[in-house]
Amino acid sequence: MTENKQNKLPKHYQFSEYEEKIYQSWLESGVFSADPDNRDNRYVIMMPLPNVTGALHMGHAMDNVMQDLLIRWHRMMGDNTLWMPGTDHAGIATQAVVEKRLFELEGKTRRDIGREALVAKIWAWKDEYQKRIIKQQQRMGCSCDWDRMRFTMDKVCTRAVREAFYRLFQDGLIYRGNRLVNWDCQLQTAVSDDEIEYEKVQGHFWLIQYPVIDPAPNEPQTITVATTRPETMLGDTAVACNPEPEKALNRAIASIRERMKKASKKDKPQLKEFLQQTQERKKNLLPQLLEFKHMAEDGRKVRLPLLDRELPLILDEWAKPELGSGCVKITPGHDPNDYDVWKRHKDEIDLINILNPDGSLNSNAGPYAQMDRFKARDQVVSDLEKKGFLKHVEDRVIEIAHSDRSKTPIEPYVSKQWFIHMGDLEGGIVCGAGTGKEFRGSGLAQIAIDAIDRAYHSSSGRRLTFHPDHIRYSGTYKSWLAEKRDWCISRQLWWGHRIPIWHAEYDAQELAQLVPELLGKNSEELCTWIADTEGNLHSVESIPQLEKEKKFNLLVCLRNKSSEDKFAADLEAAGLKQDPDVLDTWFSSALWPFSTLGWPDPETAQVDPGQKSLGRTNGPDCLSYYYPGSCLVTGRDIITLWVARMTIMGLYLLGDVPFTDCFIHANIQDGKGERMSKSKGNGIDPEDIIDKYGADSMRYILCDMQTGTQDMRLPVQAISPYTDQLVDLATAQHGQTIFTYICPETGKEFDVLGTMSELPTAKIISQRFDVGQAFCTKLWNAARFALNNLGEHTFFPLGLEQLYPEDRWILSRLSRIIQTVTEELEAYNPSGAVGAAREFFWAEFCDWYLEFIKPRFKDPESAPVARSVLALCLDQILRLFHPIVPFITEALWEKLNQQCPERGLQQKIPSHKILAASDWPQSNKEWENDSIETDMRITQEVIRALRNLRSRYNISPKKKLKALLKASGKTAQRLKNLQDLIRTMGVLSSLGVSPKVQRPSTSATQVVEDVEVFLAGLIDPDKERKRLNTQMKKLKEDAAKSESKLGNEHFVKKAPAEVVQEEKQRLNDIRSQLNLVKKNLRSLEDK
RNA sequence: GGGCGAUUAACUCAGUGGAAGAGUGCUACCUUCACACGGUAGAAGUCGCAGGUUCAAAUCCUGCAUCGCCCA
Repeated sequence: MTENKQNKLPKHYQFSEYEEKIYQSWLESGVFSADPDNRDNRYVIMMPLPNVTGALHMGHAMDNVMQDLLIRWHRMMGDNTLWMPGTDHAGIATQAVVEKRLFELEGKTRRDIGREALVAKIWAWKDEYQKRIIKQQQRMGCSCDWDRMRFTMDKVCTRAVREAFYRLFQDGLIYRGNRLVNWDCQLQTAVSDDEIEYEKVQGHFWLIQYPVIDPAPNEPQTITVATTRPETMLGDTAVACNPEPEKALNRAIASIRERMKKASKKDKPQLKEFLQQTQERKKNLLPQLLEFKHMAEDGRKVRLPLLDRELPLILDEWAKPELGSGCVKITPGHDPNDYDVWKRHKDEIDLINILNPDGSLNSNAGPYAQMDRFKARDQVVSDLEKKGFLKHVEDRVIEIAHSDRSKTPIEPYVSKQWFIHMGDLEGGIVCGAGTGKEFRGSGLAQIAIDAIDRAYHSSSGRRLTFHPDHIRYSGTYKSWLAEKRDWCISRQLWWGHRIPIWHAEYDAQELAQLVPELLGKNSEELCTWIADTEGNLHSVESIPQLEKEKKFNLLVCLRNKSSEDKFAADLEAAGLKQDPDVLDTWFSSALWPFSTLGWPDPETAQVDPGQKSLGRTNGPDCLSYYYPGSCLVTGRDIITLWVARMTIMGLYLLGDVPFTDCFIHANIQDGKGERMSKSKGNGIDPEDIIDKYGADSMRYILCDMQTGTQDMRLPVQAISPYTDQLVDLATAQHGQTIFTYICPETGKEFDVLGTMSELPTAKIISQRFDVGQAFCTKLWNAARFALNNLGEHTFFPLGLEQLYPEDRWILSRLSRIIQTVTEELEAYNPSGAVGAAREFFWAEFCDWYLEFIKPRFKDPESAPVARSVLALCLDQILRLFHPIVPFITEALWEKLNQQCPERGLQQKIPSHKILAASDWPQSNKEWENDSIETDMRITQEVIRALRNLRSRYNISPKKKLKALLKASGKTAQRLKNLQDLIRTMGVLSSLGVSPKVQRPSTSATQVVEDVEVFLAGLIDPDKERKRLNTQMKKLKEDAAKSESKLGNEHFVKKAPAEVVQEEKQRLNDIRSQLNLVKKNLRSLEDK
């Protein structure tokens, strides 16, 4: 060997020495950088923007690694590859965190410091966490184009938000309406359904009697209603009873019977009891219910206790005769069902709001005004009791909606909110106006539903497909969109994009005067609608037709910052005010696939200092080049929240789906099957894993775990801060809270959240990553071995015919595995890709090929060919593994390049200084060779048999033995082809292969398919007999199974011919093997 | 309450109609000159339970049990 570089590499891969340096070298080389050019093949991933509330956890790591896997793979395939990174301002979540901290640290609320100061604090928070997030992503190896990093509130995105809002508003798709929303009294904002959690708590069920006003003779004096929230009675505006109690009861009885048919044994008794009760009600209570009905028809009223308000008795189906008294109180202002009742009876009843935004009661609550809602409840109950209106109180478990953000109970609350109209509109909507891809759709939700239809494609030929299970995930997507529920886009927050609408109330006459002088021209910069009290929009032109005595809302949307500078002052002088609300975070994230690229006009997009321009430089501008993108990578909970909304906005504003593929990856759970999250104390910080195992070990395992649609469990351990030993959290004893555990060795307590100041915090890790580390060590050592033996090998052209059989074999396998890995990646099956690559690398390349060629390095004649093939294999293996484990492969690539800069077989293969910028390997049909693979398979079987015999006879692996193989025909030829390998790998002093081989009298024997393997000089007749008998028993069982199958005439008649043929072949093989075993057994008997 | 999904070796998971698989762990042997984070050999599963369809079921259908997620 030439002056060698032997042992230059240590035995283990020291990831901490390489990771940072390599990441820097990638950044410096510009390999992550994406710029439009003349390539048609482009691959674009928009990162699902993590929010700046906190640091990333393992779920983000999974998401990011999946994206990096796809991105690196496509980059190596030569695509113009853009991975756009960024973060989300996450309105309510971030504001809640910062407000909470403000209160903890300074004891102040947001109102104490004001809008501007709070927003400044949130910006500071965002800067801090954005830095942290970028660092985490870079440590994972994410190959994003950092010079294009976006934030949903930066200038580029803000402009897009404004333009999108303007267009929606202009098209009449945005309206302001009275809605019953989920109100968070702490944060004083509406929250969406997605931001609510339901919690079961022990509560009460109060029965209250409302006196009937002037009852007719024989009519009841009172009506009983029930509630779990007695204070809401202050907002009651009616009492309802069912219009057809008998029918309703019959329906209820029928439905219970129906349910009983399907019910499990466990549920049946309960249902039976319920059925009995209902039947009894029909008998006993029906007359009274009918009487209520007549009273309502007769216009009877009841008196609301405490406030002495008269409430009409109305008829509505919401009153369930099978429940309670059969009558319900109606509080439209504070109950969603009652709100629906109100909508049906608007002419008969009122809607009263009794709450202030902070959860205290307002003047509508009379003597209870200014009282907190919980205090008011106690007071109301006590007053009712005192005055004798309280009939009964029951304990009952009730479900209470809590705000996910503030953890306080949600109140249904009527307020003015802004909405996007999702349903179909008369005349439809124009999508992609002015883009050249314009089309007409029936409504926003519908265009997104259409986009996943198999028959659909946009005008550019694209549609959206989910992976790896389109049917399942498109179902989720479709069923959510199909509800076509209007999207409430306003949030009563200070952190976010302010709604660009100025509005005030006027009557028709005032409008007629004001509008022309204020808004006469400038139709390009502002858009105006007149809204009536119902929220219906009227155009400016229709002012003369408006009803004179009614009030209207003048809504003016200013298109952009410069129109705001020009017109806002005038509007405000005229009495209009900008709406104080901000937009829902999902509004800006829905635009992410194109706002990031500079929509509506990349040429004038103002990027941050140091960032790359979005307009034309050498090639096309970013928007026209990179939109529409390729793939969105996310978890399935995001399908409805985000994927659907991006699709809607992409289609509506740009006339095309924002991406063609959506890769839904599975989520990580802890060892108990619970969702991992930092707040549960089972969350892993990816940086802790990277510190301990290295980024590649983590990535390897994450890829390996990603097997399909099934969520996976990752059992977690804490590192005890006292002993550094691992503590399994699934079995460890808890300390004083569920977030603290007892260290089993010291008995001392530690914390896993980092929130207990008096206790040390343990890092959470998972031993699963050991496997990743073992893989890295293996890869490192295989490369180390190769490099040690390559010397300074130089390239020379080689024909296939000059190769040794093992070389031909490994190249054949290599070509096939390249194909498989590529196919698995195409199928969005990372685990399949990793598994195939690992199997080839470990079980074929390391376990066999490297062992085969070891002797050749000592032989000057056969060594150069071995080195050529070895260098080529290592080159291809590093490429194959690069998207999975980029750091270690890049480190080894550099060393391979230093030692062996040119590699290839017939000709040099193109290479690059940096692996990340090198080509993805190509399978090569010329290398593939079935015959040699079969030779090798049988050879490996024989070698295994030899090892097996050695193991059973406890023969040292070093001791050379004599072996004879009895085989004939093709098999004999195959074994002869590779007999040198059998000799070395079997550690044999001699080897004979022939059909004429006689079993030596003292030999151990094994039958492998149609080969008899004899190891001479070994004999223990008992052992041999035992072993052969075991084998015979197994073969007889197999034969019997096969015979019975073939004996079954139905099988022979009905099964496909090839299956029957296969079965016959199998039986033949078993029988001939059985014969060989029997023969060998007999020859033992002779001894 | 509705929908979607899961249940396969001790653990984590592949396997969608033709004789039960992988990795880890376990057992035995081997410190062999790339790797003990290694090698060789081995043990280990009534494929949640009960029915059904089929020549043939882990795989398709029905019911039950348990668990998870989403929606209400």
